[in-house]
Formats: sequence, structure tokens, C-alpha cells
Amino acid sequence: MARKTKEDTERTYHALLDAATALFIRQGVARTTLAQIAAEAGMTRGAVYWHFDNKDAVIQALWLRNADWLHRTIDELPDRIRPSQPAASFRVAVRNLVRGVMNQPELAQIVRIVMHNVELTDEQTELQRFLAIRKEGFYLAMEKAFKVLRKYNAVKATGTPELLANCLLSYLHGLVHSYLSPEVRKIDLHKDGDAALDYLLDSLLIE
Amino acid sequence: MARKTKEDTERTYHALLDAATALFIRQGVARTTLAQIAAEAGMTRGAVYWHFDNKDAVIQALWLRNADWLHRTIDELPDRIRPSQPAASFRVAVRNLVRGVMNQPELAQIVRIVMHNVELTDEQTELQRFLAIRKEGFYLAMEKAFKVLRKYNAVKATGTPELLANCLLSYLHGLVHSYLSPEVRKIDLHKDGDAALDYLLDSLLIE
DNA sequence: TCATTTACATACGGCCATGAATGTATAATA
DNA sequence: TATTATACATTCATGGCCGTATGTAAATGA
Repeated sequence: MARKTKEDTERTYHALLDAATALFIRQGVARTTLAQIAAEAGMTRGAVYWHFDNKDAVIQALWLRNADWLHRTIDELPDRIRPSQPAASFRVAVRNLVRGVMNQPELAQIVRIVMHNVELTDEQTELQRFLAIRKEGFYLAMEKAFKVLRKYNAVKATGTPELLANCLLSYLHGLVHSYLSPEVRKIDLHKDGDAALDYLLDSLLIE
Repeated sequence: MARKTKEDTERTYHALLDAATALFIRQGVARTTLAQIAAEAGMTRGAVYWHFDNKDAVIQALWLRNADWLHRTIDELPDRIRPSQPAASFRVAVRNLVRGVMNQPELAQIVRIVMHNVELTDEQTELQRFLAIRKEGFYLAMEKAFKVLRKYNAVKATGTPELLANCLLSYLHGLVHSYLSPEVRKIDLHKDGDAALDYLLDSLLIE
């Protein structure tokens, strides 16, 4: 095959990731073959194996390509808390977090794939370890946020920052999981996202 | 092979399901083969194919065998609301729901498998349709519960019963998802379950 | 007691996915 | 401009898993 220019190569790389995304969402990870990914992108398996080691590496690459904003935004969460209005500013930051997932289709897709199409098992695969490390960052940032909030006396609820972080992250997980699910009965976060978040945050925060 | 007595057959049936459960949790559904399930139960693939059509049918059978209590308990949720103390009685019922998942290992295992090891895709498989139908029952029961609560003026939050049901179910999903996950950073519902539930219920209910 | 059904074990065929090996035309590079 | 590295396509070998077909011994039922 003819060698491509660097830009062509990059186009191929992204086309493969886009093709994988569509197939993963349509028919799942397990039922998607590398040949299908290649074909969907107008390539052959040779291209896939050139850019990625295996199927899990495709998912890793997808996360690295599309989830950057999510990591940055969650990491910045503690810094977004204003001493003047800690609870209100944190509430806004959390809302923005959810809105970001809704309004950035590529982010929403990889989040959906990781939530709905990657198995969690006792014997961890390399992909699971990769994702677990990233998720650990979410917990740490959220825990730190609640420590900051408590410092500003903005926390109404009793309970350690670790527990509060766990609860809020679980709620966020559940809401986004439902919103991104292919099922009929799911939350419309566009309409009800803010109200849904307030239900929990009202109990956790003061003001 | 020698024919077994009816009791032996039933033992084999359950042994296969138990073996499948262990393997699904250990190494995931996709990476588990029917031969492995058979071997784990001390059988061969012949036994598996005698009792089940395929791998997805094993999961269906697991749900039917172990999730009965869950369905009954959620279906009864609206009836557990006492007119005298609607909010408090509902709170107790939800707590019992979570406790049931924690204290019944077989139930916890199938819930974990369905949450962590069954893919959700746009093109639904028969298993997905099977599970979607059951989940629909959860939504209906929870929605009805909030309608009853509202009738008794026990709902503090604005929002339709459908939204409130969605929020509570999302929260429950998130909490149980975390609790049953193999990850390091997870909620200990034994210790913090009641408090975690109260965080949301305090905003939703009066009293 | 005998025919039949049951509950598997075993054997078979076939396909398909994987991963590596190889081929190759063309950018990049010196 | 000659060389080399690149970006794939193609081919190959292998294995593994599935579904089915067949074998079979014992339990069941009449």
C-alpha cells in the first residue's frame, strides 16, 4: 500500500477511532471485531494493527482523545469554589460538569462506552487498570472539593469528605448512566438535570 | 452418559449457574466460555447445552433464579407506604431494599453481573430486552410510590413522580454499582448506606 | 420387564477472529 | 537522488469457540 502523508495518517487514525465508537455503541465491544472497525473506516485490519495493539488499546486511545476535558474539569473542581459563595459556586461547577458531558458528543460517546460496554471483573485487564487510575483521580478531586467546602463551612451534611464524594459521584454516575443509556425510560438531563442535582446538593451544602 | 435422578439434574443445573456466576465475576462474561462454565461445575459442554440455549440464556436463568426477591420487594414498595407516616415508612422500605442487596450474596452477584458485565447497545440483544422489561417494572413501581407519597403530601420536592423516581433509582443504581464494583474506592453501604440514602431522601420527602 | 426418555459426554464441522508475517508503493530524509 | 522508514493491504497459520449431531447408560413409566 502506498504510504500516506502525515496528515492522511492522522485522518486514518481518527477515522478508525470514530468507526470504533459507532460500532461499540451500536453493537457493543464484545460483538465488534477489528475487521468491522477497519471496514467501517474504509480500511483493512492492517491499519488497525498499525495504530493499535488490540481492541482494548482502541478504547484507551478513545479515552485519551476524548475525555481530556472531563479530567481537567473535575481536577479543577476544588479550585472553582469561591470563598465568598462556596456552595453556590460549587453547584455551578457540578452543573457545568454535567452539561459538558451532555453537550460534547464525543465525550458523551466514550463515557457511554466505558459505562455500558466495558466489563468490570475481579481479574483486572490492562484496560480496567487504565480506567481505574483515571477514576481514582475523580475521587481525589471530589474529596478535596468537599474538604474545601467544609473549610468554608459550606457543608450541611455530616459525614467524611470521602463519603460525601462517594455519594455525589455515585449520583452523578447514576444520572449520566441513565441519560446515556439506550433504554426508553431514562432521565432527560437537558430538562431536569439542574433540578436532579439540586435534590442531592441541597442536602449536602449550606445555602 | 448415565442418566441422573431428578434431584441430580437439579443439582447440576444449579452447579452450572453457580459456576457461571463465579466465572463471570472473576473474568467477565465475554472472556468466559461455555466450556469453562462446564469445567468449573465438573461437567462438559453437553450439560450446559442441555440446560441452556447459549451464554445469554445462562444470564437470564441466573436472573430468574436469584432476583425474585428484588422484584417482589420493589413491586411492593408503594404498598409499604403507611398513611400515618408515609415518608418514614417509605424510607424504611428503601433501606430494606438496599440491605437486601447487601445481605443476599446470590442476589448481589447477579445484580453485579447485570450492572458490570452485560453490555447495553443500540441494537438490543434478546438478553437486553429481557432485562429492559424487568427494569421497566422498577420504574413503574417507583413512580407509583411517589404518586402515593404525593397523595399523602409527603413529597417536599417539586417535580413529577417520574422525575423523582428516575432520580432515586439513579442514585440507588450509582450506590449499588459502586458498592458491588471490584474497585478500591467504593462505598461501604454497610457502614454508610443509611446516611447516603438520607442525603437524597431528605430533599425529596417531608418529615 | 421392556421400551422410552432423560441427562448428559463425546465427537465433528465449520467458521471466524486474532496476531504475525510479508508485500509494497510512496513520503520523508539525508 | 538514492535510501530508508512509513502506512498500510494482503496473506497465512493457528486456535478456539460455537452449535449440532451422535452416542449411551441409567432412570422412568407402563
